[in-house]
Amino acid sequence: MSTLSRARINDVAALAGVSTSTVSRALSSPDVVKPDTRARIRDAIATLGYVPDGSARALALGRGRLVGAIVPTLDNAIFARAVQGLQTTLSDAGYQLLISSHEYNPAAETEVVRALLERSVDAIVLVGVDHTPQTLDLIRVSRVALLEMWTYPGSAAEGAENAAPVVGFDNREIGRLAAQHLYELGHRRFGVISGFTRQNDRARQRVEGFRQILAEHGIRLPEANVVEQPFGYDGGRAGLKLLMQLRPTPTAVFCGNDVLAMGCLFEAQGSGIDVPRQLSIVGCDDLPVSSQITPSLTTVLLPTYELGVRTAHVLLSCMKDDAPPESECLPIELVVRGTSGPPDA
Amino acid sequence: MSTLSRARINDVAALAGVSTSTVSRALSSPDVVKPDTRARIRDAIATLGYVPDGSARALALGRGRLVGAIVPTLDNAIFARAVQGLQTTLSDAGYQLLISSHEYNPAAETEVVRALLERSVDAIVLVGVDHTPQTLDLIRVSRVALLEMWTYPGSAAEGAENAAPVVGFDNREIGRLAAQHLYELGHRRFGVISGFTRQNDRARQRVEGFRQILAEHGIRLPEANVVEQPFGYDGGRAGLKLLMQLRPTPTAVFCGNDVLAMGCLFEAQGSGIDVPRQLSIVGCDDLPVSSQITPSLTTVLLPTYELGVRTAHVLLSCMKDDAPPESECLPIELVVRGTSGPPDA
DNA sequence: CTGAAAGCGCTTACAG
DNA sequence: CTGAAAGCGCTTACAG
Repeated sequence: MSTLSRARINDVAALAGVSTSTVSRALSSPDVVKPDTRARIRDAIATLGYVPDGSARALALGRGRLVGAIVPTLDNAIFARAVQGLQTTLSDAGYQLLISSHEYNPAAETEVVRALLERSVDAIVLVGVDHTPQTLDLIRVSRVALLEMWTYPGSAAEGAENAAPVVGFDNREIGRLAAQHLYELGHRRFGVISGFTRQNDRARQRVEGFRQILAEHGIRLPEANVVEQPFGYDGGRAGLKLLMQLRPTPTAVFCGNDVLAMGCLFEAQGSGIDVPRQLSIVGCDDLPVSSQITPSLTTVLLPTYELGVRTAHVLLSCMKDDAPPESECLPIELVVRGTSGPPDA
Repeated sequence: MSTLSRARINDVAALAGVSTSTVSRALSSPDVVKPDTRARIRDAIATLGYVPDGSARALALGRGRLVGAIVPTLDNAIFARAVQGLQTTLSDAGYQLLISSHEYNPAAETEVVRALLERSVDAIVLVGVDHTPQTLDLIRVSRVALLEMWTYPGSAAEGAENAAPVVGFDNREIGRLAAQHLYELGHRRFGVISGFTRQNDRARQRVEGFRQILAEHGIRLPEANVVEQPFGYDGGRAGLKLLMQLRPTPTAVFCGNDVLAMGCLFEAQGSGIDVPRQLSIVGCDDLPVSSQITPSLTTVLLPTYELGVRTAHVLLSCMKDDAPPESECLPIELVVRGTSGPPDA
């Protein structure tokens, strides 16, 4: 307990009167070690407070039971929730999660990937499929498993050469659900507040899906009616201000996520626009707060915690069985609440 | 680029025509290597796509430039923000962050600490000072640096034997600020909605500080007026329901954090209680959404991102200079907004 | 069921 | 300024 430095495997071996090999085996495959030897080793470990050195173990084994995840930011409940799901599930399987963010900076992503590779992670999880060639090269060369979450290529895959498994949502369908709902309510003039679509396939596909349904109903969504704003309440507010300058003004707005949608709602409330009478708003995510505010937010529910859990499972089976990657598409659902209704006649 | 496995330091050495020692030196102390040797090595690294193996490095060096942080949950914006600050700052200094959560389960915390120690982290960051003896023993025995954040012992230290540096807030002062504000508005009947105080020194101290100021004004806060609820909007709602059954009913409620405060506000709105005319509410944290809702939330602003950044700095100086730990107390501030006002006369 | 030995990929005194 | 060698703490065939 009060040795000068932490105990090593040979200290345990000495105290238990066995070789280090046996201690190692007692730890990794207890069944091949005689019960009373095992007991002596157990006692020695307890009295010394021995904790194995993971670096040495990783070096000897060639893999570290480590997974690296890179999310755009943790400062968004949806990513935090997904990370939570990932972490809990990996942790239960004896893996640790190394977590980093790139704050929507593609160059930062490459650097973060390099940092993770230096830690000899067994796998890397990225958000979305939009990554720089440098990032993807780095991962390919190092031969660690790659998994992309939040996206699902769907039938019309964007890049067939992209071999990485994905676990995510049908982001186009999110836009479609929003558009269909608003169209059926009777809306004909639409606006969209999206996050930046550059380097963000999720945002792009949501807008695409929204536009697609409108087109099927013979409605064209002009470029000017789609505004891109930084993530945050202020982005949502600024987006609505811009849309309200259009003539004729939209009667319904689809927002790329709930934070933008709530910013949009707050701005409407602040400037005397009645929601949903004068303006309908549909978001995406279903944050816990979305159902609490007044009026409560109509949104597309995304099971983000479950996303983290499923991603972890796919990762684990990839790493264990060396099984072929199995992509997954998680179910999403439109939740109709107070911010959407028929347009003012 | 297309070798069967990733390049090692000896591959680089061979290609550059030097020894591995020189490659290693070129990486760690470039100034002692002749410029053209360095250039050849740089080229070799580039053509091979060499990424050093962190496990081997950590084993040879005895430390891994890894920091482990354990937060109660990531599913709370304040922890996510602090982690974000930690991660960004550590990353800039060449350290990686291993992140885990224990979901308010003390036994889980011990297991997570063990898992982190196995990864040979150089330091561990915990939230608060309430930890099981097992957790603290494990850390003490392994001789990694320990830092506790979110708490500041203040003049009346709880446990003088606790040698770990802390970076945090004066949680008693949070309660004092809330109480003084509400008292000055004219309130005399108070309620408190707190998270569970067991194993949570922050929650406990906030309530203590609140109670202390009331006592100084000759007001006793009965035990029944302090309700403990699980973290979340539903906890805040349930808390208000309980407080409203008291006779006489409180005219002002202090909530241990903004999520509880918003739940309390939503419940009040849902049951026709006019805030702030019939009920004043004060929260703690100042989440981004707190200033956006209507009425906006009176709260005690806690710089949580800054907390992560400062924690990282203290950690880095601890690890670099082996300097004596320097605890820090970050400034907090009452922000008066729409949910607090004079009581209905 | 157990031990001696080699090796994982790096770093760092120690010589030159 | 550079190289040969030992060592970091573990694991795992290979013998016994």
